[in-house]
Amino acid sequence: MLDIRAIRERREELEARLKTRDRSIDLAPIVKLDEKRRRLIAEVEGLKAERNRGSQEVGRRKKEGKDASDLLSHLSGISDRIGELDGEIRRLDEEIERLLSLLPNLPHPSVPTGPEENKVILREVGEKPVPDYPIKPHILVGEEKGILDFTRGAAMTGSRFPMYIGMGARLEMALINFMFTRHAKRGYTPVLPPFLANERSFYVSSQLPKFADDIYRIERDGLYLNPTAESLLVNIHRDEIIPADQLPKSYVAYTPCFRREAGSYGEEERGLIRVHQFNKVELFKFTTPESSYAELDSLIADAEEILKALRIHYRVVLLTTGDMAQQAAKTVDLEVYLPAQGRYYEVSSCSNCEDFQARRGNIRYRPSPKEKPRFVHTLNGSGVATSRLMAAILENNQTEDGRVLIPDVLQPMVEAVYV
RNA sequence: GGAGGGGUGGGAGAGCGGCCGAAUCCGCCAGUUUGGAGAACUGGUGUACUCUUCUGGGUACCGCGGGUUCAAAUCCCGCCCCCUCCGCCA
Repeated sequence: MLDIRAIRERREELEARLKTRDRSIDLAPIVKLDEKRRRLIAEVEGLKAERNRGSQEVGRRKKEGKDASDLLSHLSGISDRIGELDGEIRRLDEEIERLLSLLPNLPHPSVPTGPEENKVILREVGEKPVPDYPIKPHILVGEEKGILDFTRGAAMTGSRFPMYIGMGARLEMALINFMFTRHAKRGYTPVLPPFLANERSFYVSSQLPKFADDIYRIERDGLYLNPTAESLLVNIHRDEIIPADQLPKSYVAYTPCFRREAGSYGEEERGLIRVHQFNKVELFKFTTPESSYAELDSLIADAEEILKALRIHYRVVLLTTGDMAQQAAKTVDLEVYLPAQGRYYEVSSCSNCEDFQARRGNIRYRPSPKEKPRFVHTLNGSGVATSRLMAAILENNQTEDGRVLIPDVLQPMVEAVYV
């Protein structure tokens, strides 16, 4: 959520920046409604002040046993008018809120503008595997070795609900545990949040109202299935004023993630690449505005650390204004290489949302005891998403004789060296 | 799911429909005192919106949303959450 005051005062500047994300954005209707709203507030508050004075006078007269009927009828009229104005203001509030809730965050100046193709590859880490023997797609390896079962998963639930079995299940659990523990040791407070949450929570994360089609809803109970732990973690400190000396606050969570993935998928996204349910370890930080970009760098480094420990080649990509999530001011993706498809796939998306979510969730801190509360900055990043990570291991670690080498840090956990 | 109890300012905790944005205590901030700290004393200490900006004024907020009334923390209705007991259950 953007600050309506900033829109009011620096409309042209903000509009120009927002247009780099979506050319159709027009702030004029919001500004107009805001002006009308403030005009009505001035009017109704004057009337309320008059009513308050009048009501006190009524009380005084009644105590003295005097007649107040003339005042009563006058005040009754005022109250009716107040009711009308309050109703009108409320409708304006709702409409302004609705329009604001659809606007994206202001992009950071360092973010390249334009469509996805303009993204900037910041660096590549590790060596891109160039095997001189054929690499089977992970989907094939997984089925041949009996560690991934897409058929039974589909029968049980539906397509793109993969089942991990045998060493597949052990390896997936090991990955989750490895990442979760690693981040916890690096200072992130470990969290296992609820996997369902209510509408307000998803509004704060800004999953709602704009992206309702992407998440599963449990109609009967008014709850939604978690699509990313970001949606849950941002709500930990909702409506709180965090003591400044507690910032930054860092959390790591494990959750399964459920996504409807409405729309079509390509042939190349079969297998574990795009699924309705996957596992993810998520990093989240609450910081001061001054430190949020330094914290973004360290969050990215923490996510990278996982890929380094697993010895997987990856690249670091700076997303463009047109490609970021609504709430993000700046996003950096980590992409792993899948040799069988000769393509990179995102396994982590690290964003600084600045005060966008904090404003929605009313999450603040007090810089010093004397100062007013300010909104915190929130950051999130996958650390990282498995399913895709699993696919990367199954393809990158294939040996010439058809085995899959388990990353050495995981070997003790699964009590095996090869799959 | 059933029965009962409860949600008030950072915390605890009062509050006959008008004198209640709300007593009191604790905490916190500033000052006095002290070699320093503590104690004690004095003063201050919510949030948001809005108008004016030099000072400041107005409005709203006592779980949430409605209603009654000139006027609601206080009365009525609905919902949510917490606690206790019963039932069910991993």
